[in-house]
Amino acid sequence: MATMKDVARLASVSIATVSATLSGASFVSPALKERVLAAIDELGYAPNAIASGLKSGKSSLIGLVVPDITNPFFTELVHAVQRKAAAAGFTVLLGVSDDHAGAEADLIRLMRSHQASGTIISPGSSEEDCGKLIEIAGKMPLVMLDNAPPSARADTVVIDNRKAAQLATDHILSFGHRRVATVSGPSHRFVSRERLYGFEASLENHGIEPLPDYVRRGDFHVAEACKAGLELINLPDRPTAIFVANNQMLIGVMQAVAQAGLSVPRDISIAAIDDFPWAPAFSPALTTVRQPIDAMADAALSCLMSRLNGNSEPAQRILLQPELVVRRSCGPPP
Amino acid sequence: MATMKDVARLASVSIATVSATLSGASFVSPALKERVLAAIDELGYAPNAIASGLKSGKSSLIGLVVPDITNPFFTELVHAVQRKAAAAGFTVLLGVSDDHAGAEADLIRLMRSHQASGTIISPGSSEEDCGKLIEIAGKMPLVMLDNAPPSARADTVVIDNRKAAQLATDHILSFGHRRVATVSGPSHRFVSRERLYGFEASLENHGIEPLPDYVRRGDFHVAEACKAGLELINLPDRPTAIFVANNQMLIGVMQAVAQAGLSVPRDISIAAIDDFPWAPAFSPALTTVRQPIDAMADAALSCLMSRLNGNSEPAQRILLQPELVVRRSCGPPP
DNA sequence: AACGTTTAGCTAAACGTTTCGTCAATGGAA
DNA sequence: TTCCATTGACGAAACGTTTAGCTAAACGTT
Repeated sequence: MATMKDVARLASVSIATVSATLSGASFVSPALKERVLAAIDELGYAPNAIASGLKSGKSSLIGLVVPDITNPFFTELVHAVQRKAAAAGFTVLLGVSDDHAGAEADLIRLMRSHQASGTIISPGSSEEDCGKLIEIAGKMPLVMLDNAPPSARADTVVIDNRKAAQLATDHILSFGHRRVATVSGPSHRFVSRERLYGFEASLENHGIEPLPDYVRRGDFHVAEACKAGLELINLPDRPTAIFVANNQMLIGVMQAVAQAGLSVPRDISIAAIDDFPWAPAFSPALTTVRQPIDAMADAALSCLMSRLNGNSEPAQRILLQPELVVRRSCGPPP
Repeated sequence: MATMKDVARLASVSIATVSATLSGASFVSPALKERVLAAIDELGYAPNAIASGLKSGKSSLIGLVVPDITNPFFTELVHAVQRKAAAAGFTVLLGVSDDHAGAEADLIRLMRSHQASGTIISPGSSEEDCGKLIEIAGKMPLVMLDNAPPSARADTVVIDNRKAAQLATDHILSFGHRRVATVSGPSHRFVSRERLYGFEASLENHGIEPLPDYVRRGDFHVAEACKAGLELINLPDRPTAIFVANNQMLIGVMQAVAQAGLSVPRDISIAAIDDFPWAPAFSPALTTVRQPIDAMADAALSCLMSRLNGNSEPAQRILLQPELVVRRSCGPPP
């Protein structure tokens, strides 16, 4: 690999001049600039970001840690962050914790070790562990996204999960349903709890007593949700509608519905949190609550950039609003 | 940030001893080792991967470039590569070309600039551009995945795309269909051409003349495919089955089918290349051809590791076999 | 006792940049 | 002419590691 030294030698200038030419900052005469550029071209020189990073103490890398990249919500989040980061001249260092406890701490350490300018993380961790993560990050700016507890002393971007659940449940209830069930997320996650509160609040507002049998815990993944869906369907007092707390569990519930040979929304109405590309391809197209993923990525990156520019105000919590996308998977009870 | 120097001072040893302790290679007496470890702990020291990379010339980073991360095939590929890379002690530097022409070259340059130990790329580029990519990579090992032309002089991991298309088409034909259409991919892509050949070969083997009207070009994305699907459905001589060349276009075609109010497989049979988590959640569950994503990631990483270990044999081409997953979206013609 | 050998640890030189301070040359003001 | 600013380029010192080469002590062998 050619280095600046080689370029300098070929162009008969000093290393400093090559550096100046590349960074464009300092004055370099047009004649020299041309010689340098020609030499760079001839040698196929590419700057060594590692050396540059070592010297300057910055790295044009930003860490991104998500619990499950196969979940379309996170896929789109990664996509959005990647695109916006690239536009700002940063490259994404991807970490996937796969819901594994210690993995998040390790990944933060990794990002730090690679001198990432900052890290955006969507923690799967419990409330207390989030505090540890912030500690591990040290002086590397950390932005928490999605499942961030309010107690976290780091910049935070979340949606109003309670409202998201209410939006979906209100929509279901507007058709006159009284027997409404939910497949909820793992209780140690902040977002799960919020979504469950929202569901229950909506029922209460409509004067409906929530039945314990109608509240099933999933784990935000397919298999458990499918089981939960089947159980609900086989209840003697089968619910006429189900609110599902995320997209992966919606797959599971839809599988259960398909297996049971039920028709949506004739036999049962379905609504879920998380919109995704396949939702309109179903028959009937699925009604969901969309999270403003692009805006979330924007906000997270803005926080990060502002910290990089020396902003040292106390951590802020940015709250974004979800949006109901009405399609055709909800209708009147049978 | 604490450095080795700080640790060394606190533990009253030399920097070299700290380094030796960390790398575990050389002999360090238990007493010193303990002192060093204690100092590390006290200072919250984390090794600077950048400095280490600069000195050692290696970086524990591997590049991964995909054209479209929201496509579940690539999502799962990223997931698999990420997992296996992490297990081998590497971190993934993610690049997304978004099907943009020059982006791939830029991303390869970026990976090189970050001293990635190697890069795995699934090129969207044309055949000739792939040659350029290899050139840009220089001495950084490059492995091409999925859409790699046979002419590429780099290690290559592909599936038998012709066979994949034949598997799906043969399955359709086994129900007695004679009017079979396809929504195919962009013609500049090697995989599109192969899949189209496979489709046509299958028809020929069954003595069916392929109708030009029944062959539609998509672009591997949703919108175009939806349009193509609608056109096919509205043909005076509507096909009784459609073979779709990838998963994103399957979304589009399913949307078209839903819009037209057709029932699958009663009115029309559907089969596609690329399995994905949602396929079994449809009613009816969708029949697809599964690519061995895990094996592909394995093979790509193995190639890379072998190159890192100094293997300088000529580039090899690894061919993996796809697998038909029969569900319920194909049936006899109406 | 003199000599190698082994062990444990240290010193110092890289790695490829950025950047600060220096310096020569030029030119305008006194 | 002398002096000082300005401009354009350079030299050299970092940045935080790794590692080759070295020293010194401890030990076993003759």
